[in-house]
Amino acid sequence: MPPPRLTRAEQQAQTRERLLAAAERVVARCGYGGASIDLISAEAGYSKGAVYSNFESKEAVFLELLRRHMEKNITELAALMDLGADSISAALSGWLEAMAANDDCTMLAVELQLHAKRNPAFAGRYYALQRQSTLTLAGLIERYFIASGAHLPMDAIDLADAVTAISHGLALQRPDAAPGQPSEAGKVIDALLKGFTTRAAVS
Amino acid sequence: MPPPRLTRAEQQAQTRERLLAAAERVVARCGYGGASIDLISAEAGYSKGAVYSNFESKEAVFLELLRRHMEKNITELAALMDLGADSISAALSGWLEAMAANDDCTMLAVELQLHAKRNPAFAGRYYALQRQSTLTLAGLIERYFIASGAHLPMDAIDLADAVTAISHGLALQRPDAAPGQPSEAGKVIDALLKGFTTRAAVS
Amino acid sequence: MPPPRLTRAEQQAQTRERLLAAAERVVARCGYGGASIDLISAEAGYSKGAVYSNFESKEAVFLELLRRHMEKNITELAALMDLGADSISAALSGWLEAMAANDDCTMLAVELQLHAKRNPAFAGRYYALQRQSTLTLAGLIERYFIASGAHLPMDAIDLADAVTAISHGLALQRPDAAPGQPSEAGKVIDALLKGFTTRAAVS
Amino acid sequence: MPPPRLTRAEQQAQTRERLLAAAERVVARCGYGGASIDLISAEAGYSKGAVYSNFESKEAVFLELLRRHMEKNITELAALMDLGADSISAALSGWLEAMAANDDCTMLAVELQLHAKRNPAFAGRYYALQRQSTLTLAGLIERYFIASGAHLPMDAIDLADAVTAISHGLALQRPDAAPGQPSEAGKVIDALLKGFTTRAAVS
DNA sequence: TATGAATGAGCCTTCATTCAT
DNA sequence: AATGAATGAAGGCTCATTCAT
Repeated sequence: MPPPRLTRAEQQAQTRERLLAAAERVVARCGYGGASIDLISAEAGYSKGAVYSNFESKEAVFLELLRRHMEKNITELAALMDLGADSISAALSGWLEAMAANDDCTMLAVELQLHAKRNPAFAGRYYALQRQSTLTLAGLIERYFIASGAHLPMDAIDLADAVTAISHGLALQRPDAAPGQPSEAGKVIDALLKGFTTRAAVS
Repeated sequence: MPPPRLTRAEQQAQTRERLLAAAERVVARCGYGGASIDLISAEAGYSKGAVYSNFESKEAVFLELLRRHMEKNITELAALMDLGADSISAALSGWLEAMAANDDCTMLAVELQLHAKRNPAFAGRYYALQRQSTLTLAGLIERYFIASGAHLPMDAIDLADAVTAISHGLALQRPDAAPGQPSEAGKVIDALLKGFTTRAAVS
Repeated sequence: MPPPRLTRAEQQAQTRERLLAAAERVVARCGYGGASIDLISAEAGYSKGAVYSNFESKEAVFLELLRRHMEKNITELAALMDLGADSISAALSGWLEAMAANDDCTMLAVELQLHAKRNPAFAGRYYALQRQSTLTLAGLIERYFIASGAHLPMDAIDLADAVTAISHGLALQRPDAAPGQPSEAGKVIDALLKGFTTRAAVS
Repeated sequence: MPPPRLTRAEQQAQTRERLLAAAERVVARCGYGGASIDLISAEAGYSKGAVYSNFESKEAVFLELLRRHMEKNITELAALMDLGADSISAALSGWLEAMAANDDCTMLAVELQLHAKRNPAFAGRYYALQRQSTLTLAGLIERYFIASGAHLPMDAIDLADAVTAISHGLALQRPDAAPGQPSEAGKVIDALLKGFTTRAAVS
């Protein structure tokens, strides 16, 4: 008899993964408040109890979701840091556009930010993760400006915050984009950054 | 017998007003989900029933809140349009900074945007009002650039959206500022706009 | 049109009373742990929410139940205090027997004591009420001994505690008595007290 | 290969023993309702499944616990019966005091009695065992009175029940004693018995 | 008009129990 | 024999809404 496809640990990991993926979809669709454990477990095809077999609490689900998103962001950005000066500009533009195009991801971030603002316990962990992400982006932006021969119009961290803020703010402010039709957020952000660097280079 | 201070209609209008003001405070403080009818009516000094005597439903309260919010923004911006070219720059900066400093107002806008994204009925009215607000701000920004002798780095409407987006995004992204210590959103936005206009003027 | 039978306040009082009566029956039947809000409200003929319209929490229901029982006990015992020395002995015997015969009431007391042992918040209020009841009973027992010409075999408060303890302990230890067939607890307690007083008088 | 330290059967017996000991501690600490399978198995150092490998159900655990508890009482009391008349008084006092001092054991008995009152299946076995225990104690008390030269103030069985009842009732009625500071239950019971015997002896 | 008791649906969480490993 | 992921039935509690007053 062949061994089973999945060991026990792998099975649980699969369940966890499915629950997290379901949570992500549900939060994006219904908001943090609307994302009930019932909805999430049903979306994943499990019973409510399965969530509590895999996570400490509802909040822990979202915290883990957040951790992964941040981690992914940071890893991706860090990879861009290794690029040469000539390709960094296009790479950053591409990344920002991809990020802005992923509405679900942005809405998740917004919902978690909102939750952090009202929930001190959550906030502690949230801001720690956010800080890492911001610092990485700030470093990248700095390199981007150096590569462009322009000088930063303001503190790199403030600029990184601003870039993230625009991305989130634009996602909030527009009706859900029809699928396939990417939001304009990426273009706008890109235009802003390009505006600074090209002008500065000219002067 | 002297006439009562307030007619019946005036009394009801007063109740309505107080309930709306209370709802605004509660949404900003507790979020849309946390703003229960009980909380709102208590904040206004009434009982739950008063809300249902004055509004169709909980959602109707927020719809009215939104309407007034947008109306106020548009009126204020329109007033700035009448200013002369020499004072428009300072006026716009001032308005943006005041807006950014008012965290409650920003959080209310974010909560309403979020609600609009999930609620088609709400969304219909919301986006109509938002469009008006954006157009007004875009017109103002155009005048601002003209007055500065700079040319617009992108479509004025996109720039107006971006300005609003930064304001909302930054408010979301930072822990609640200590009262009295203004958020940096105003400064950042101002720096961005100034960056464009002054550099462009130099070149 | 004749006025309604019950004013609003009276209606609510009626609901409260019915809920408390239901809670009493359910606790006696199912224990504190088994007395769910669902069971209690159904037993009273209301919805679950009715309990929360009338009480702060589940615990508050039982605390109020306890308060009333203690109050009744104290009032009844205090009334006995006013009796002359010649009738106090029979009166106390009668009261103890009546108390012991009321199994529901005893089981309620036991359940609440148990809950108090595990729940500090509840314990605080519980022991305060219990102390009053004990002191009243101790006073009565003292008079009872004086009236009998016997001297107390131990501290009156310890004796009062012991009398209550026997009543509770015997109720716990026996299968539910068939209705109508009174438990022997009353007789046993009476025999113990009589044993002390008559012997002491003889010696 | 040397034989394993424990045969399979011995291993299982050990697991069973550890689970029962853990259950006893947990019930005393958290009550019957609070003694979850998770808590018990963790306290024993096993997982939930171990309980179901060794017992039919949660209730079966407590049934076995009860059986051992009663068996131990009866054995200990029976041992005292073999003592001579001169030492029986001190021995019984000592046993009662030890019993009363062991709050955990008393609380376990109370919890089991409570459970028996609501559960016919459990009750059947419980009352059979309790009867044996009572009869043994009654016999001992009779000898105690005879040894003291006093006559019984009431039926020996009723007195045995009363003694147990006081012990349980007092344990319930007082806040948890600080460890090391013995409860007064032992003293009170002793005083009651001594009161009867010494007075009776004098008269 | 405003009140607030009562409803009923829904939420987060706990837990005895099952069963594949 | 022991594990522990998953289930499913409760349980305590919240809240928008209704309606008699």
